[in-house]
Amino acid sequence: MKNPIADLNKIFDSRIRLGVMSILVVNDEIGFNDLKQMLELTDGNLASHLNTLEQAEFIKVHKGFIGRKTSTTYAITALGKQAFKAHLDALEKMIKKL
Amino acid sequence: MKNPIADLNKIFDSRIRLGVMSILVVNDEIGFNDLKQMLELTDGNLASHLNTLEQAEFIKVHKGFIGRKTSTTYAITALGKQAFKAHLDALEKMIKKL
DNA sequence: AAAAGTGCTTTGTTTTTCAAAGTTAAATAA
DNA sequence: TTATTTAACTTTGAAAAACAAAGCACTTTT
Repeated sequence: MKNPIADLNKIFDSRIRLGVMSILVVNDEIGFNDLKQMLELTDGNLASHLNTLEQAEFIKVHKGFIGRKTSTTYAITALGKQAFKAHLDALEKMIKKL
Repeated sequence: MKNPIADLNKIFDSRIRLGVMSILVVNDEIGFNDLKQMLELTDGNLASHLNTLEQAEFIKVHKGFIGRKTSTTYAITALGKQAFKAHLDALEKMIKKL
């Protein structure tokens, strides 16, 4: 039998990063605070997970303004979409034996 | 919006424990070594994850014999089946927006 | 002017992961 | 019968990851 977990992406082992991605898949752009509230996280915790996803180029950051107030938003990249989908496929394959 | 990761079970954040469960769902009984080979793990690593799953009462251990040689097998419990299913449902709900 | 919000970074602790080595007991090979 | 091997661990210790809390620069609200 083939190793069933080999195709899972390590980056998505984390529930938080999984949550971020699942939100970004359906929201073109989302703000730091919205994510923070949705996922019920502290600033530091969220920021570091976002950082990990950004390093992997699975998300991109957009720093803009609402009026003259800064507003940071996050969006999924093409690579991110692809990697997330691949991960979900791997998960599905793993459990479709059910 | 409701926190999409709240219903994910922390125990299944680990790819390895996820892998063990997915194997146990389709195999009534499986040996330590088989798991080790399927998941490509060291003894210690596998043993500790199995321990975590056992603590949670998601799997049960059966120590028996093949002839007079010890043989340890693992099986999923009813609770484990339920928890795993709930986790997968939560995952599915999270991403079914796709 | 003071308080509060945004989006971080930094710091430090706790938790988790993992490999490697040691262990006990039995099986098999020499 | 002695030596080696295999099974299934446990223990040890190091590295990585998760996380909360505090600090910070800047801005808006009161």
